[in-house]
Amino acid sequence: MAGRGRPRRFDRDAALRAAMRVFWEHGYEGTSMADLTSAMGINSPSLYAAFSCKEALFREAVELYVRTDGGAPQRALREAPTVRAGIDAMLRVNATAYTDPETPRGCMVVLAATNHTEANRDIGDFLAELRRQDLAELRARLDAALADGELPAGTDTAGLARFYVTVLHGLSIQARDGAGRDELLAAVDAAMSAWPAP
Amino acid sequence: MAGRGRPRRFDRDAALRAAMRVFWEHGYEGTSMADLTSAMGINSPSLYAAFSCKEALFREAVELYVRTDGGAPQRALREAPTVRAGIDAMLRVNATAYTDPETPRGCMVVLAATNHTEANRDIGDFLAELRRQDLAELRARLDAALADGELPAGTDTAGLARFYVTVLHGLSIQARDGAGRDELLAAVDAAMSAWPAP
DNA sequence: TCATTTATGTAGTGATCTGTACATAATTGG
DNA sequence: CCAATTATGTACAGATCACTACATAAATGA
Repeated sequence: MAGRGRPRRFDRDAALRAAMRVFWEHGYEGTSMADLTSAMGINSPSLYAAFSCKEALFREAVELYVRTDGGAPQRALREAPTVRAGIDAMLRVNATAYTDPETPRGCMVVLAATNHTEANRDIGDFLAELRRQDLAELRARLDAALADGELPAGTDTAGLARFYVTVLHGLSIQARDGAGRDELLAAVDAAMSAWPAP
Repeated sequence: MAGRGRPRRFDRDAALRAAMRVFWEHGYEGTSMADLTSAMGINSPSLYAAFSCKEALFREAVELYVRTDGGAPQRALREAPTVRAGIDAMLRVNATAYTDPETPRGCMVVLAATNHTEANRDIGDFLAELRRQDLAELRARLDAALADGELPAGTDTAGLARFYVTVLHGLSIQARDGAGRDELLAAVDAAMSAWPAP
């Protein structure tokens, strides 16, 4: 199936990682096809043959992102034994990952398409939907915890979920603005002290 | 001084307000000069004669914004009798203003240039500096309160300032993503419950 | 009245954007 | 060896970008 025809001269996965990195740093509209071909080390027709168009490449880059770097906070949330530990871990992983000097600062899903032309509304909606999933997962985890007695009866789980997703996404702006890791972790300490009293 | 020459046929202030609105909604790079001339009801040469260039128009629009809609949360912070009441009011004004159906959702300073090309780095830095001022004002207000005994001795004012600016900016993302006013106010309730115990 | 000054509308400029046509290179199947 | 297939590099197409040249309109000062 793969054999026929001239073989590809570049590593598709490596090229996709390079594209992810550029989109992560400069956003969808802040990145030109020339930026991409340069970063990926290939010419325009090779890019189009392998990834169809800019939008498809971006979507694939985002999928890679949430499967790797971007998914770490959500995985931390899921894997913790209690919802409190989960949210604490989610925020700390977020604060730590997005002040890593080896990667761009802040979350790609939060930052890569906050502003866009009308023509790229779909791209904005695509990332907004992923952010909405952050909220939905938090909400579901809190509701389950409430049912299990981990939270005081009558806790406003919707409000709490919106609060923690506000902090989660807000941290990306702070990281992009140059906040240090210790500062962000101090902000997480404060956020966790808002936890409802038992 | 104003007399000589053909008089301007449009209201400069009204045109600036229209430009502010478009930039607020679509961001700096998400707005084209064609979008602007259309919204302002003037032709391109009139725009350039009155506002020099796109960047100068944007900066003037942002100055108008912080003097009007965008400055309300900061004014609420300054005018409150205590720092706790100030931060509470700042967040509530923010949550209320940015879910007003008459205006774009979320803060222009937070959202209008989160992603940009290398060529527009200055625009990004310009808004980042305004966001840094939000943090600095919070920090100064908290430090003064600490000195006045409004806060427990040893309170981490830097961490607390970073936390509340994270919530402040994070609310804009939530508002842009369609969160309702009640939801944002519930998030503010949670944020205020993180206030250090006396 | 008439030169001077400023604003306006038309109709462009060159640069950059995303995406492609096309000739050629490199592989496989027969 | 040859046809079929796929990838590559050059070079460019068409649209849109920010911005402007230029002729003309509408005001003032002398």
